[in-house]
Amino acid sequence: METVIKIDGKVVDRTKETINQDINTGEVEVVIDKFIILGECKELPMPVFSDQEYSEEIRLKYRFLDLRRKKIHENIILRSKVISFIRNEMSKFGFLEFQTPILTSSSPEGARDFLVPSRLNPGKFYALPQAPQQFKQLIMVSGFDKYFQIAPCFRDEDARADRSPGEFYQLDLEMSFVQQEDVFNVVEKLLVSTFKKFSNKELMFKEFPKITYSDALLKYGTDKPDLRNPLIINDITEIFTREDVSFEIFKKLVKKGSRVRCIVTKNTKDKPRSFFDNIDKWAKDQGASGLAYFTIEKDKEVSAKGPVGKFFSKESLEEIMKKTQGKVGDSIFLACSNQKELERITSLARDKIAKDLNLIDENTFAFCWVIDYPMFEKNDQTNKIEFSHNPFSMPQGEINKINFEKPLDILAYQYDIVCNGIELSSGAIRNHIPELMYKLFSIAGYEKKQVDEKFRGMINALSYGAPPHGGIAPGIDRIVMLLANEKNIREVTMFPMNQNAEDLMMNAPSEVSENQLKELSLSLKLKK
RNA sequence: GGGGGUGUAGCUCAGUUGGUUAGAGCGAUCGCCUGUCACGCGAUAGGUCGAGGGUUCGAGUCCCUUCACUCCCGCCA
Repeated sequence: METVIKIDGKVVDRTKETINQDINTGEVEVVIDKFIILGECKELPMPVFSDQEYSEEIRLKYRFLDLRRKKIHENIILRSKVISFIRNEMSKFGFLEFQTPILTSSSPEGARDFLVPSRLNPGKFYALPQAPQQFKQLIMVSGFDKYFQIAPCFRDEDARADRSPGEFYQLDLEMSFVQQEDVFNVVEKLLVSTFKKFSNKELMFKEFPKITYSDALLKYGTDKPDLRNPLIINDITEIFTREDVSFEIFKKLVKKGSRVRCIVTKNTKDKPRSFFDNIDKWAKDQGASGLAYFTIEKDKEVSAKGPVGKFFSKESLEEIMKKTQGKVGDSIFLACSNQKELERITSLARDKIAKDLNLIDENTFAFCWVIDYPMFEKNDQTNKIEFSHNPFSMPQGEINKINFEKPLDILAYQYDIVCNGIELSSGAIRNHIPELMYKLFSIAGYEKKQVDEKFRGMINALSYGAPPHGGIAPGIDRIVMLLANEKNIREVTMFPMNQNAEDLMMNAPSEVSENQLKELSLSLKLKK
């Protein structure tokens, strides 16, 4: 019954027998004089009072009914409160909130743009901002030294469970005359107070640990490590160059340039054979050649038990134990491959093994900073040097001492914040020196002329006395997702689109009339 | 663009080895009951088994194609 009615009557106490403690209004009742129907309800396509799961299709089509349901209703209220709180905190920190244009120019790099045709300028298009990146830098140049905005961002890329198609919100912020640490201080304070206020879960670290990008890839196999997971990856390639190790398959691969990395699990010598074999089988399902394993035991002297245990001498085992902090009773899972593939499989294995051993405390938030991203990276397919993140980031080191001959060694003041393995945001100290920018762009293969064409507004602004500045942009949707303990971003979004970027309720996107197209000087040329 | 999962009544689902007329709970409608609050009781309606094709004496079930939703890879500086 979802019909809306208006009742005239007297509220009276219930008789003692009819008091119901289970409901809020259980001690009173209304004696009805008259009632009228204000809004009639047809047969419901889905029940409103129920904890049952329903298909996304029906939920999205009737979102206004879905939103009446308790769980998601509360999620949306939480979202509102979190945003108010953040606004308030940012103001307290001395930041000013500014709006930036929604109709702007298409950016040449990064994600696909949403385009909006211009009626007054036939053949030309606006783009919806992927982020207010250039505007916030211009705000700094304009002399407002602390800016923030709960900013809508638009990217025409495919969806994921934690990534809305089309649009999402960032807490966009930027500060002048700052170094990386200053940005960290603001964001850490904000996140700690927000997460303490809106969640009962523990924060694993009061001060967020800082992990370098290269360390993260080695120890966790990814640049968004879940630090709730205590497992750590070690590189033990050198062990396989020893004479007293006879694991020939790995030794051959190592000779050809492969590396060996391993994960140590504590005190798992009594786990059944099936535990180990399942993980090996799982790794094969993931497209790896499997995970070799052995368990470290000790009778009179240290030895390795398991299918490949016999290949390791006592001395080599002691060396492995030293390198990995492994102890007697622990087990070791080994993978051998090229670096990229190793990072992929050890990262997945770290999650899988921790899950199987139940090592992850679901009641904690583990934040960390990932810092020292490389400025450039080599594209495997084209072999060309490209910007690895934001081309506007400031390279590290004294400017006249940077070795531009070895671009892959240049680090940037570029950082990410990660919580429980989810990337919340990335940010950077920006490059505010035009000459340096031209130099960096030239390494990535752009001539001065091209840079001027694409970023004229930006470069021009930086030529009239720009303060050093930097910032970051934490994802609002993902923060609320973590606080609401949801795995899907639609659970914290009021009117989300489906995976194909369609709004099933409003029927968007939709076709438009010939007249509208004509006014915009557009004609359609559909595939097939 | 690629891979996996799901698709049976308005909703959530069951449906055996391919075998008679496809079932249940909730919801809806009608009636009964009236101190109920997820009321109770009785009855009724409700199905292109996602769609199309094939195999078979016979297909919800097997095969092929396709569509929708979803998860993942690519993509997201």
